[in-house]
Amino acid sequence: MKSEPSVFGIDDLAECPNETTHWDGVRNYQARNMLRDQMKVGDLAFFYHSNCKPPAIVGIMEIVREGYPDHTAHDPDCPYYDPKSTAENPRWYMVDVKLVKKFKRPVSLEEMKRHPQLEGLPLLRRGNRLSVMPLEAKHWHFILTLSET
DNA sequence: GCCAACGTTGGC
DNA sequence: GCCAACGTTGGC
Repeated sequence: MKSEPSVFGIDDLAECPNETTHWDGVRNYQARNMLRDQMKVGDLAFFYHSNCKPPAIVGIMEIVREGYPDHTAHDPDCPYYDPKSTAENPRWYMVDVKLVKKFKRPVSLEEMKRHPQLEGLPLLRRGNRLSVMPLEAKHWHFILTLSET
C-alpha cells in the first residue's frame, strides 16, 4: 500500500491512536476493488513511501477492518471529494490499518530492482500506478529478509 | 464502442 | 522539471 510520506508516512501512522487509521483517498477502481473485496482482517501489507527520496518499503501494517465506504469522498472540502459518490451509493472504499512494525531500515525501490528474486513483483512493473497491489508470499518473505539485514 | 485529448502518477 | 505510462472524459 502506497502513500506519499509528505502527506501521510509511517511515522504519522505510528502517532495515530492505537497506531491505527483508515486508509482513505484511494480513487482508482482496481485498487478500490482490492480494498472492498479482497483484503481481510488479519491480512498484512507493506507500507510503501512513494514520490519521495528514496521511494522505499518502510514497514508492515495489518488490516484491522475490512472494506467500508470512504466518507472523505462525500466531503466537498476534502481533496478526495467525488460528487458522484454518495452515502446511499458509495463509489470508494477504504480499510483500517494498524502498524505492525517499522523496518529496521527502509528497503528502497532501487535495492529491490537489483534482486532477481523479486522479478515479477508488481511494484517493479514499469508504469505501475496502483496504490494498492497484491504480492506473492515468496516476494513478501524475501523483502522481509532484506529489511532485517 | 472508438479514440483523441487531457489529467495524474511517480520515478528519475 | 521531464516524461512515460496509464486512467478518464467526452465527442462522434
